[in-house]
Amino acid sequence: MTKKDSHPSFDFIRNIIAEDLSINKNEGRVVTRFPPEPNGYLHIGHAKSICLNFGIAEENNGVCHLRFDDTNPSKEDIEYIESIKADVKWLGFDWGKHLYYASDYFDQLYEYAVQLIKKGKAYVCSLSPEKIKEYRGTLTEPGKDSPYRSRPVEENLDLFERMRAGEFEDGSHILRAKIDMASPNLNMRDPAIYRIRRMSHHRTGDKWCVYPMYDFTHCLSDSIEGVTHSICTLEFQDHRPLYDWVLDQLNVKCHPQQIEFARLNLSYTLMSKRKLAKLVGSGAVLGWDDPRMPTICGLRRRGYTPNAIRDFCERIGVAKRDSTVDVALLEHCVRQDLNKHAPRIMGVLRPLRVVIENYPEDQVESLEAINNPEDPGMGSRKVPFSRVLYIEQEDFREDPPKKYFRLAPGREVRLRYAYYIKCVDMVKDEQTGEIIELRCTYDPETRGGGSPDKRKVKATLHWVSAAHSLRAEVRLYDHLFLKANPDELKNDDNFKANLNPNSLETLTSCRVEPSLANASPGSLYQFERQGYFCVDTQDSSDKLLVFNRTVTLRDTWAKIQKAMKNKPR
RNA sequence: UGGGGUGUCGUCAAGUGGCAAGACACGGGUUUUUGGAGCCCGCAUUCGGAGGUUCGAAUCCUCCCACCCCAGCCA
Repeated sequence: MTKKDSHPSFDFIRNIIAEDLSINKNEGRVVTRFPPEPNGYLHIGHAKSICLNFGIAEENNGVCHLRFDDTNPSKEDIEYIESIKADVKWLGFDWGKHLYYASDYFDQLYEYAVQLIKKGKAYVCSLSPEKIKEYRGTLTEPGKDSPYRSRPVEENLDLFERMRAGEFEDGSHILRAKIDMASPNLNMRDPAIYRIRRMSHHRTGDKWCVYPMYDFTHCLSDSIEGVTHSICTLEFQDHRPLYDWVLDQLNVKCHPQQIEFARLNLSYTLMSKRKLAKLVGSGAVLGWDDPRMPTICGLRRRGYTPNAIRDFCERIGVAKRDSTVDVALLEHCVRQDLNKHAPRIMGVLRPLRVVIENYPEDQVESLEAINNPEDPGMGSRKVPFSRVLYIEQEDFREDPPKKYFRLAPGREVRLRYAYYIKCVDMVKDEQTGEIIELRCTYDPETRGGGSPDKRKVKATLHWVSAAHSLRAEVRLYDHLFLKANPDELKNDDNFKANLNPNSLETLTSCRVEPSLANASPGSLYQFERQGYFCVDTQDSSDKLLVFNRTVTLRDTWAKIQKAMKNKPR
């Protein structure tokens, strides 16, 4: 395959669907669904599933439903429903009129359960939870039949009705499918399908005190909605026989096909809702939308774009093998998007004062700067230049190492869009010896950054005019964890030991060019030579601009330094 | 020592009996008023291992090994 005609090859799920279409299965319809439980925030792993399900529907003129799998009122909340809808929308997907809730099917589901009982395929079991567990057997030993397994149909019907009526305490009875207590697949050992939970539901209120279990609900919800391909993650493979069993017993007209794929893992972070909740709960991060979190809201606040995330989800592919994608790929995707779309500005993170000795005290020039060299259509802006400037501390070395191209005593560099300057002296703090100011001269002939004599300089620095610049706070983020696999030490809570203590660095005396005065929350910029930053949506205000660093620019100099460190000389 | 899955470059991932795509990462070069971006080049004689079938095997067969998931009245 040549580079030109290369295209992402179909994944195994798309292959299955293409095959189904070719034999006119489901009369050519493709209906998928994204079925979150509203018990937490969506993360990038969910984005993979969203892109897959909505993507497949789009590609095949089908539809993708958004269905909340809200069968467990003890864990769910309306708050999550709103955040999930917002995140799916933000990613750029549209479920149209296909917004559903499993709880809307509770009446039908109840009727289906009654049918199952009537067919002798379900029974009310009155064993205690402990006993049920004991009767289930183990991985290597078969289970034992519950003594209630042979309860007459009439009695089951009566009991189930009374469960529904609220006559029994939680846990005293349960409705079970009658399948096979000796099955090597534990899911088939008479799984629970309805439990008593005397608790009000965020959508159905107090109408019910029995709630259906996932295995019973999910397949029937898919069937009710006419889903053709029910795509889920690998851990449900063992549930597929049960998914099919329920639909077969009930003789439904629509029997969707369950297909499983591997969930996403990303290096240097975690994807488990439970563990993410612990990070939030323990204060390791500031919230679900902390820019270090792999949640959709965290990534959004960090400055990631829907395009970047969708591109990422396309590139990682879909397969059945457990894998961990390098977070560098995600970073690559956002850089690529932002390179094309983010306006450039100059901002100095760690200011070093520079006085241009031969520049007139009261003069201010307005210099033209290009907004995005990748896109001339984005135009240009004016940046003020004056006698006193700030440059980046990193951009000056009193004693420059080999391959260091930036400013040093006696050295000449270019100030972007401005002039060539040469360092003639430096001022040190008498106590600490720290360099607190540079004295430079400029060459008036080099206005705009080019010299008539074509002489070269090896570096171009970003800068701001001290008097005109705005103070800003900038938050620098790094990987949340030190280890590519934070779960390395399996013993559960120890993932916290791998937290990166420096995942957040807050800089409070940054200076940015005045054009940012009215930057709106959420807007994205490239700080030239630094990286991509976005105006924080929570903390930025008229009084103080606050920026989050989305991702750094690729940094060749950092690599050179690292290489020199690793093998000196 | 039950059942269900999976093993192709550092990381993802195509490949379905005809002689190992692509991406990220990495290394080098070119270009450059961002050490950015772009462009070019390099990067698996070999597909978990061992046998076998075949003119020919990552693809078929046999055995073995490793890893993941399952014993919630969670999803």
